[in-house]
Parts: sequence; C-alpha cells; structure tokens
Amino acid sequence: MSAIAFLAADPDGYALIDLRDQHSGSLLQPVTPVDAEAFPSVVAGLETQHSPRWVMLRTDPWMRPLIAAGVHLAKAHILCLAQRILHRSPLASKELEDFDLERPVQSFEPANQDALFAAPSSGESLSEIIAMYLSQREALPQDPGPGQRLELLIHAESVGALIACEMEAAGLSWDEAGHRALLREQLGPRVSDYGRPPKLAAKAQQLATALGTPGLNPDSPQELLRALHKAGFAVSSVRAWELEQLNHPLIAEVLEYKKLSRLASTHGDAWLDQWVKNGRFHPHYVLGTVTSGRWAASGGGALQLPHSIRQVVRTREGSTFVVADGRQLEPRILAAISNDQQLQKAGQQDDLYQWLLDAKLVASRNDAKLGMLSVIYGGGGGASGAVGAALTRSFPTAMRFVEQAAATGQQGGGVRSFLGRGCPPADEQWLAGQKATSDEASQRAADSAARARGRFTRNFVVQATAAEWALVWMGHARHLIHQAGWSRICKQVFFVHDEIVFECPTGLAPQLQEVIRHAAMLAGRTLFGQASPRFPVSVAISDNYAEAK
DNA sequence: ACCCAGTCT
DNA sequence: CGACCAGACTGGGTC
Repeated sequence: MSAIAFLAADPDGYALIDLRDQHSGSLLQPVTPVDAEAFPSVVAGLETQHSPRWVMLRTDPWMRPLIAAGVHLAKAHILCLAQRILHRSPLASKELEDFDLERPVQSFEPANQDALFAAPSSGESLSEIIAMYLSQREALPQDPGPGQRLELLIHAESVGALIACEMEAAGLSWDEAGHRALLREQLGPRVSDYGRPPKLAAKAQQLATALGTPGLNPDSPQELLRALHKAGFAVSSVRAWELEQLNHPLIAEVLEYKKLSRLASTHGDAWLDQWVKNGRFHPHYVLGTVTSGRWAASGGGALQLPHSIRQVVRTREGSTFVVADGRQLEPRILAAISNDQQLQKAGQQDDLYQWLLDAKLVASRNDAKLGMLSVIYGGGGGASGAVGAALTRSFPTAMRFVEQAAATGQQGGGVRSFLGRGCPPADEQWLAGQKATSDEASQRAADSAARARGRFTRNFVVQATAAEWALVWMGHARHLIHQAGWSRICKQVFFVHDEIVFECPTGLAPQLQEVIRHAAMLAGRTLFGQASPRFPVSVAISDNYAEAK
C-alpha cells in the first residue's frame, strides 16, 4: 500500500497534513494541524510509519526545518516543478496552466499591519494543493509507456529539489583562511571594498604607462581597445582568447591584469564575506527555470566555480570529498536516445573517445571530443569537417537523430527529452519573422533565427535527457546512502550538471565510491531499461576539490 | 537595461 | 572566404 501526504498551510496555525491511501484516496488519519515546533517530529513519525510521497507546492518553507531536524523524506511530488513540466510536455494528455516559478513565496503569517492587503488565498490551502495534484494526475497520459516516463520525470525532479535543499543546508566545505591568504598574496592587503586592491591598482598604473594612455581604466573594454590600437596592436576586441594570439610581453601584462581583476571582482573578499559562513559556501540552487531541466544557481555563482579557486575547497580533518562525474555523458545519452548500436558499442569502453582513436577515425582524442560536441551543439564545423564526416559514416543513426531534432526546430516545431520534458514553443516574434520575407535582409535574419532554433532543439534532446539521467543518478545515490544508514555522515555537497561531490568520513569513501558507481548503473536502467548502454563514472577521493580529477 | 567579458558544464 | 556554432550566472562599464 502506498501513501500520499499533502502538506498545506494552516490558516490558523502552521501546517496541515492530509494522509491518504494513494489508490483509494481514502484518508488514513484525520487531517492533522501541526504547529511549527512539532512539525519535524510529526513528519518524521509519518515517514517512518507510512513512507508517503510528500506533496507540497514548493520545498519552501517546509524543507528547511525538516532538514535542520535531520528528517529524511524519501519521496516527494513538488507541485510547482511538476506543473512546469506538464505544461511544457507534449506527452501530457491535457493542457495545464504554467506555474510562475519566479513568483515570490507568500508568507503564511497573515499580514499583521493591514488586513486589507491580506490575501484571501495563499495558493497553499489544503484544498488548493489537492486540486492541483489531481489536475496534474489527470494530465498524465493514459498510455502507460509515456505515462510512466513523465511520472518518473516528476519524481526525479522532485527528489532533485529535496537534494538541492539538503545541499544548501549542508554547504560546501571552504578553506576561508586559505582563500584570504591567496587573495593577500595576489592582490595585496585588503584596504577597502571600493576601488582596486593595491596590487591590482599598481598593475593598472603600469599598464597605462606602458600603453601610453595615462588614466587608462583597463576594466573598460572600450578604453582598453582604444589604448591597444594607439599602441599599435591590431585587435578587434579585448577578449582574452584574441589577445592570446598576439604573443607579446605587453599583452601578457594585459592578460595578467584581467586575471587578477576577475579574481578580485568575482571571488574576492566581498564574495567571501557574503557567501562563506563558518567555513562553508552556501549557494542557492534554482530548479525549473533552465528549459533543458539543468539546474541554475543564484548567488555566489556556484555552477561557475573557476578551477583556479577550487584549491580552497577543502574538507576538515577526518572528512574527504568523493567527486564523481559521468564520463562523456552526452555522447552516451545520444547513443541511448537515438538507439545507435555503433555509438553504444563505442561506449562500451570507459573512454568513448578512445574507440574513435582505435578505429583511426580521428587523429587525436581532442579531435574526437570536439567533433562529438560539435555534433551535439550543432556547429557546422563538426559535421562538415573531416572528423564530422567520419562521425557521420560511423554513427549514421545518431546523426540522423540530431539532424531530425534540428530540422523540427528549424521549422518551428518542438522536441522533447527522453522522459518527456518539452522544449518551449517558437515564440510570436520568431513566427512573425519567418513570415516576413519583404527584403533580403529580413529573410537572412529569419533564416538565421530558424537555424538558431534548430541548434537549440538539436542540443535540447541531448542536454535535457542528460539532465534527467543526472537527476535519476543523484536520486539513486541518495536512496542507497540512506538505505546504508549513512545519511547523517555522508552528504551530497555539490552538483554541476554531470558531476556530484559528496563529503563523508575518510574511512567511508571507498564504500561510497562503489555506491555511486552502482547508482549510475541503476540510472541507466531506470531510464533506458535492461539493455541500457553503459554509463561509466569516474570517481576520485580527495580532501581537495582541485585535486579530485 | 544592455553590452562585454569571463566562468562553468 | 569566413562565418557559421548549446545552456547558464555575475560583475563592471556604458548609455
């Protein structure tokens, strides 16, 4: 018997819990009002007794107190995330309204100042929660195949939301003193939060003099470009990759300045003050906004943590990181969704690119990688070059699959991930542009927009399915860790698209490593069945994130 | 508000 | 011949 628990705001208190049998819909106990103090223990009790799927509008505000009290929820259904998925999915049997994920969370406390502005409904009353859930169930396709896929996607997305909350609470172990020392060494003493740090200011001075432009602000692309022209450098922009081509000592100084300036502005003292507390970095993960289903992060730029700063991501004595990433995840996903047997065969090796080398289809591993990425991103260079030709010959089924996705998008159609996440439809402006053939320029713009949409849909089918695999992988890992009884000591602390970082006691790391590999195998089977292609993961154990590669 | 540049996958 | 080429967030400059 499976149970389902609706979690709603109690207008007269804190929370209402409505526990039912999933299939009959009958109440398993009277609807229970719970105050904030008792909330974690009541939820923990129900979790132990019934292990229900917890239905809530959002993880906010419920998960914070639960996690603080060490309560683990195995299963969830996060309505706002499910709503977005069902709204977009071409598999849905009924059209559902979108949910505005940006909408600020309303306080449950009635506004104490002015009753006039107290909303009559928070959108989180028990009846609203149940109604929303039922309409979502109705939108699941009758056909069990697609129905199970969408249901799996909703469950995976929901457990992802729980994991995001757990990671936010746990934080990423950060060597703050080491970080400060690194800043002092490269930027000089901290004198003020305004203006440049001493060593950076000196470098700016030195550049201005060397380029013969007194007062130059090297942080201004316009000023810097003019100064470089004046000094005789023929560049069209001040992008680092363009400047690097010049190979000139003065340019090297410019590049050095840019590097320091970036460190100071994005990971300087102010960043540490704001984001690192008690030796841990607490970013905020944002789900449901990226169309492909990948996560975003707001605050601290968690998903763009530069490699150059990862040396200060360290565990305390006694703990270690276990860092796992899906090896060549996207090509393997492409092999699975296109059912390209040859590409799946290449994927039997831990290093998929090695197969291309062994078959003498490419001159180097890097060529293999670039060619494959180009196929997935939609670059013309990949398919038209020598490597692209080799890939097309070797993996015609996979190539046809991405070409088909591109063609659909280019014509204004939509595509979906393996589990049924739909891409956004072509917008009004795009459609209007396709009809405007008044002159050559607008036609060119329309063609360019059409190709851009083709590249987007081509990439979408792979990226969105890769995101699903990663969610399911994380979900299995979380489950296995809980089953092993390690939840309290072994925590997921970071996630970047296809890479997961755990922190655990050093002695547990080898066992955790096996659990992560097993979870990856399960993820493949959960999505693609017993005949799933291989999804090898590389796992490194280190107390320093920079060294875990 | 938008551009530019840099960071990650 | 050369431009074509995925998804994000952040900070500083510019208008």
